Amino acid sequence: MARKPADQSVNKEDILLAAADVLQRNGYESTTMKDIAAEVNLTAASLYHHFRNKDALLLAVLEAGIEHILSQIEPIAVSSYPPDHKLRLMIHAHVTGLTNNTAVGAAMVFEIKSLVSVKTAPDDGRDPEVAERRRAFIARRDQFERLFRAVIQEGIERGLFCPVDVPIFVKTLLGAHNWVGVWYRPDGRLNGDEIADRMADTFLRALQPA
Amino acid sequence: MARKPADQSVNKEDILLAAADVLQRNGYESTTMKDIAAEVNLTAASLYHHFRNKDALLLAVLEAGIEHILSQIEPIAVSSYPPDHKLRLMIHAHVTGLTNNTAVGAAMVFEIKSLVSVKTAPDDGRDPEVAERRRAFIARRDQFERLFRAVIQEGIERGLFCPVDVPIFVKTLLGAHNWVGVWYRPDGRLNGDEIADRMADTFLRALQPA
Amino acid sequence: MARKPADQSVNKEDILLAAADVLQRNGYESTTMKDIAAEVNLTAASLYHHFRNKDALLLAVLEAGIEHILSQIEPIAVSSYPPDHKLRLMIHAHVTGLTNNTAVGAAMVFEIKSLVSVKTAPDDGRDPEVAERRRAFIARRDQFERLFRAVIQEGIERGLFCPVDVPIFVKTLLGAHNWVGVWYRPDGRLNGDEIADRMADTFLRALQPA
Amino acid sequence: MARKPADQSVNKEDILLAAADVLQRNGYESTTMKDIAAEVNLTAASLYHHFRNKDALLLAVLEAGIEHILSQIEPIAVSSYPPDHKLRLMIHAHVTGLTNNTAVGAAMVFEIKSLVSVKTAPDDGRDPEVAERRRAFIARRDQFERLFRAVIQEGIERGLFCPVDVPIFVKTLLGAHNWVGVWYRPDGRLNGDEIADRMADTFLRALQPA
DNA sequence: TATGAATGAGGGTTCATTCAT
DNA sequence: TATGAATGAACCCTCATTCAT
Repeated sequence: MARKPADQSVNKEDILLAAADVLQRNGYESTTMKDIAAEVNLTAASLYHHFRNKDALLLAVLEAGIEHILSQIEPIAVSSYPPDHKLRLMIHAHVTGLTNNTAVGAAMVFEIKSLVSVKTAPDDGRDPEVAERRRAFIARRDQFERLFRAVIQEGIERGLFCPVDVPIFVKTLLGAHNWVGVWYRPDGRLNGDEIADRMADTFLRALQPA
Repeated sequence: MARKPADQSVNKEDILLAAADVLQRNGYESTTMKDIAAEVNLTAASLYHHFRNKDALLLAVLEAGIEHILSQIEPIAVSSYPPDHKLRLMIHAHVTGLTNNTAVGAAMVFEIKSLVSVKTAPDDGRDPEVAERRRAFIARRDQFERLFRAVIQEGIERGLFCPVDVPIFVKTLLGAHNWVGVWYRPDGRLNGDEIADRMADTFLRALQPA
Repeated sequence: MARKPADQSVNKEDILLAAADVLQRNGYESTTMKDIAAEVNLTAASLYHHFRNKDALLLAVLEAGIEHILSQIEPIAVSSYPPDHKLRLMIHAHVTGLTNNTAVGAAMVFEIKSLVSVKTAPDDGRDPEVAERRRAFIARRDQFERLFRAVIQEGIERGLFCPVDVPIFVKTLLGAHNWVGVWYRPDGRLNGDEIADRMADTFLRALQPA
Repeated sequence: MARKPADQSVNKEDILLAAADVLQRNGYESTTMKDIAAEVNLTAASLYHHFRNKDALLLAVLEAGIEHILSQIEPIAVSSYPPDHKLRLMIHAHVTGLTNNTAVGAAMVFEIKSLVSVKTAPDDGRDPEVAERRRAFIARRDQFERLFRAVIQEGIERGLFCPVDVPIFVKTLLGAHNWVGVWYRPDGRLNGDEIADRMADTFLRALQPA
């Protein structure tokens, strides 16, 4: 379970990886500082030398997750591939991102009420920096969604995709993806690549012009 | 916020409705007995006259949710409509179920790690009755998924749907649906019916034979 | 009341002493983590840094008590003194143990239903380690009783004591002793030594051969 | 477990019997109103039609216990039997009282700190009647002890018993007796009569003049 | 009488967080 | 950096008790 031998010092990166794992495994509220610390052979108190508080730590996880997935998606989105090919690549990148990197999953379902509990949010007031970073994270996640909208829109305009309600279609797409993070098991029948292929097939077929 | 005037006695039904709301709003771990009680103008202690403990209460919510949605879906699934029509009706029923009944949402995303934390599960041992009911709930949820698989399978066999990886397709479908429970806002651009229609269009198109 | 100044850190030993006192004063069910904590100028929460839970803490008290008294009794029991002298010494050690060390009293009357309530016992299931330690404690207490049986038996066999129903005699003896822990007051007419002497006289007379 | 069929009304007597049982089984703090009520197929709330509160109910048990045993002991104490015969009869009555009547056991060990918790006592202030009855009970129990002292004293004065420290001897005697209430099991090797005989032998031998 | 509903008080326990070492 | 000790706040749950029916 523990990722680090007892006699090595850890750095922020180690903690973030461990935290992402625990977060995906247990969910926000069930993830305790002690859990995260144990994963890197530290005490909970020690985590506070690396992160101001629990919110800051978990926010860092989310940031890492969203940046990772954006770093995969953005290059595709700005490429000159035709929209259908772009979309296939983006779907593939997103789904495999979710199956391979626990932080991505955390970042994606952060929107879920379970994670952004009403009770957690007000803490923003106490820590303006965290509040600001949270806003920035939300903005990045919106940006992520916009990239998908853009490629669909482009496809429609170019006549490659049948006209659809773009926002709803993207929500549909992303919901299907995010759910992968929930049910995917590394020892399942299909690996991330295979799942991604099938899902891309589905959504591209759904966009086929009549 | 409070659903009941202070001078009326409440019944289990009232509590379940309130609990479903709070549950959807806050998630399992963040949902407090006090929160639920406040919603019906009670003390947390009073809830224990109606439910043995928190697990039992929230399980009752999940049960209500799954039974509600199954009562909508099952009649369609066993009807003699052709698979494509069946599927459209089922999608519609599921999505509107999610937008109209908070308990359905809770029941659907129960599987999500955030909600059924690893730590919560082992508590089963302490309350065998709850453990049994939890198993039964899981079984019902599996049944729910099976209904979707069956209709897709039927459509493929009858040549009405193009051949797809049925399990993955259904996960895709359900993931998209469940996500609706997360982002749907009653004051949004579209109501549940409209969202359901668009999603049905998408998935039926994705199943169109070549 | 408080045994420690507010500005010193406490260790397990301090807590055990305080807990033994409170336990003897209030009994198991009435003994509160808060009570024990107050005795050492701590918060109840702080106790959980030293002991896993209430059961573990109080069990540690019982263990300390039984080990203390066994450490006094066993050397006598295995010595080569004649049985009558042994018995006198053992009675003396036991009674003064009860008047001088509150943990001994707790350990002795643990069997009393008030202390090991039917309701408390089943909790064993939840904490296997505590369950095991509880078993070990019971075994030690049985061992304690056996030492008394052995010396009586030896005396009878050697013709130094009149034949008696050994198990009943020992229960009689131990009951009389344990009751001392209940009525003894440090400011009473007699101190522990004096009480012990009188009780030893009584029981040795009761064993005199005809 | 329940002593009354569900369709019969209960009276104070029934409740007292049930309460004595539960009390002996669980101890004071662990005995809940609900437990007692269940034993007579009532709700906890219903008990309040028969007894002002928990203290009053349990005090009634103690009163019943002490009166019962005094009704057995007093006639013997005031009889004209010689002290040794008196003492044998009293011991016999006390021990069998303890093995046959759960209320007696409760009344006897009431003194034990576990039962008269420091926290319970102060409640006296709230209910002057209960406070008064508690004092009366204590007085009766002292009276009980005095009867034993008197017979010993009488025996010593008449030269039938060797001189002993009477208070200590009586505490020894009563402690041995009370302990019977703790370890006695109806299915044990000996019944109450046999145990009583052996204990009487022991203490009479201990009083034999040199 | 009897009870279902309700509650205030309190108890055990967890957890994020602080601080001295 | 790292940690052991400590704590306040909060949570789940129990219980004696009250009251309307």
